[in-house]
Amino acid sequence: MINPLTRKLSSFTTFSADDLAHLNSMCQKVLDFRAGQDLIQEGDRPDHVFLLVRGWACRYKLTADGRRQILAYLIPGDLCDVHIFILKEMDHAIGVLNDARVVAIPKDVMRDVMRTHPNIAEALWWATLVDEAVLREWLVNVGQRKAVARLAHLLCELWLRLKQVDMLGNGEFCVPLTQSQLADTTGLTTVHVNHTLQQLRKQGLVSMQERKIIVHDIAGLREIADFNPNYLHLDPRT
Amino acid sequence: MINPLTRKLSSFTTFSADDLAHLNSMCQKVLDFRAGQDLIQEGDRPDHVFLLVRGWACRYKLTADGRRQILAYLIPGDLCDVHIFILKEMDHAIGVLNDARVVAIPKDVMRDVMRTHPNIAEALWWATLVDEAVLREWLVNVGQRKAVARLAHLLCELWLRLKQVDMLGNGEFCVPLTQSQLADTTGLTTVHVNHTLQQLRKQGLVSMQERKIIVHDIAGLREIADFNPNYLHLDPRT
DNA sequence: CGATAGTTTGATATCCTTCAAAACCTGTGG
DNA sequence: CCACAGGTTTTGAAGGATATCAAACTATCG
Repeated sequence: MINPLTRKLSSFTTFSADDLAHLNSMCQKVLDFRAGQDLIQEGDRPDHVFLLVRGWACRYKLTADGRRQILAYLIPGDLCDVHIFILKEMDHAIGVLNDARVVAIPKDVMRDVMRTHPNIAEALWWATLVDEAVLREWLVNVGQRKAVARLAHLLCELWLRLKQVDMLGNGEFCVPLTQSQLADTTGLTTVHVNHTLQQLRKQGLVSMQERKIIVHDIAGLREIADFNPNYLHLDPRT
Repeated sequence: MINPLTRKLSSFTTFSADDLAHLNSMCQKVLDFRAGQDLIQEGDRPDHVFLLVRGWACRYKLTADGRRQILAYLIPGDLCDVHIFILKEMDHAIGVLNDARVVAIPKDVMRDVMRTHPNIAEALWWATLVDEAVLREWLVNVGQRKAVARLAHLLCELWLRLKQVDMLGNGEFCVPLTQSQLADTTGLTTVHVNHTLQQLRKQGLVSMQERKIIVHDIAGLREIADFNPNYLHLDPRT
């Protein structure tokens, strides 16, 4: 089985055999987390970089009055804060959404690889810059779009990102997110997310099975979402 | 007069004489822009990195139906997309808000400095990571806070950032932004921004002179804004 | 089988938008 | 130096999108 980090970064560059060996050698220490646990909390100064191997996680922040904003989703192959040693202290938390497996890469190993393998270093920076681009699009989403478009846009993005790492079982697309997580992501309330999802269902764009959202008509979603995937900076090959 | 880039990056690290010389030598080609012009447009593949020396600029994105979301403000000392050569193509535009002066640094010079001066390279990455942290906080702001807190939060941030680069004329704090720009920043309408600013004025927190917002009570603003400056990753010395 | 978490429903409140027009400022050209 | 144009701020009224509160329903799991 291919290293999920390699699979992800390969959509940016082509690695040498030596690079590939190194990418594998980094993934020694495996850890398991249960749904709901935090990988990292605000204020932490972690000495490991986490690579998500199985399951989903999210970045989030809490406000003083107890509201939560989800800032990003992490799917297998995504790294948590490769460059935390530059910023010193976490300004947000990272929590695991369902039972998950991660690889912990010691900070020093990371630093070393960045120095000795410029190809890998650049690919890691690419991933960081794409994360930032996604964040920008989320701000547009929450700031400017109505509830229906907002949810549709999120689904389009997840669909493409999962596809990028081969996690789209023959077009079937299951989002393991609760409506309250979707609410915290889009800046809406649970109740309103529920209403809005029903609209999407009535239009035949999605349906739900076992509490999972199934996307039926990705083209239709794209249309109402005003979705332009350029911000994901995917390989045109794909 | 001190190089504004140096002043900004100095709040992350201390530079050697050689570093400082290099930072100065990068700033050769000066360009002037008029209010409203775009420095860079979506889809561009710029071959220069711009350093803002005078005036304000903003990153922004337009939606299909003509709405605009402002994604970040750039003030003197801020760089536009140091690492664009990694991402290849701009996924957003950068426009100048008032008459501004920039320094254009050729891509190759940038690349070179990154290779030969690891200290500067790391400082530039620091700036990029802080930009990302700001973006996260903006998402929290737009997603979770009510209009009053949202505007107050933005003002608190700008106040601190200007202070960091010594642009706070003895506590006087003039924001050269129109209400419609504030609206595009916060995801509100112009009308509602106007109402909200009046609330802040009634409470004596801010006032307006010549279309500029003057902050009177930064502590008061912080309180209603739920403002925690940790995300700016400022030097604790400051 | 009960406990717990997630989904759905309904009714009401409110925040914010939309549309429209007046007032105000600033710069420009006659 | 005044008049006018264009952008900005302000005001008002009305509607809509989303929030809030509360409770019923449903699925899952030990």
